[in-house]
Amino acid sequence: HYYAPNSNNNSSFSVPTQIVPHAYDSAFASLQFQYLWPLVFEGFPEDRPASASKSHSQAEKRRRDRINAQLATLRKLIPKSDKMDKAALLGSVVDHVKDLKRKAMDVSKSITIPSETDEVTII
Amino acid sequence: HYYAPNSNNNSSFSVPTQIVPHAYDSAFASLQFQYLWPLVFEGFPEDRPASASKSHSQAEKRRRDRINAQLATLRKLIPKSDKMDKAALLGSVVDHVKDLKRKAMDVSKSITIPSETDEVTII
DNA sequence: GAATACACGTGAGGC
DNA sequence: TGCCTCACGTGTATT
Repeated sequence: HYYAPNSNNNSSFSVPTQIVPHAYDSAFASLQFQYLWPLVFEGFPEDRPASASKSHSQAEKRRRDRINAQLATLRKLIPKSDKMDKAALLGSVVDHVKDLKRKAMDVSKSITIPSETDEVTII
Repeated sequence: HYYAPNSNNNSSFSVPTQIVPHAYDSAFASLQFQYLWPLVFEGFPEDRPASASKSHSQAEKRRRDRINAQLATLRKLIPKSDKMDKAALLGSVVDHVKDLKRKAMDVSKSITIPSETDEVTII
């Protein structure tokens, strides 16, 4: 007497997706868990075979959000990285890290080991 | 007369997973598509409802691999980033980009605009 | 044994 | 149209 134990097909109604193109996914997922699950399983607390599966998917969403948050802050640090996909963004990040690492090497060299151009000739 | 159109349950045999801890996933996936699909659908080319789904999952795997390849090269660039999960690694990358961007700012300043410490006092 | 992290296949939106 | 990218839920290994 519980509903659809291990099925994915609890996603069988429509949501206005055109309005908020990609925020739709998370909004729908939250809506799904907050409102649908308690209603479906109300009164049968011990008959929830996928109750662990609920927190599992929630934990997985938190993981995805942590990763995507870091990707978002990286997008702000890397110029022209808007409308790049994730792989291209990370490729740009690799280039910038390499480039900035090289520049950091230069500055530490010019500070710790003075070059010949730092000498002064007095006529 | 085709087998299991849209089911995930073509993963019902065991593979020695203990030996190669995490490379198991991709190895199994390749094995699944290269050998199982052609056998199951042999002789029924027009009766493959999930034939597009095969290339879909393959394309998705290529996408994941591209992202993970960039993450791997980032791991080599960031010190002590082994044993970090993806989110922590990206967090470290954010810090390094910020820090290196600051250092790059310093070097360009010290080159283009000489500071007072570059002056020479002759007694 | 619950929490955590990863790879996977799938549905859906945008060219 | 078909392909690409993304978010999602799930299976599974690790701890």
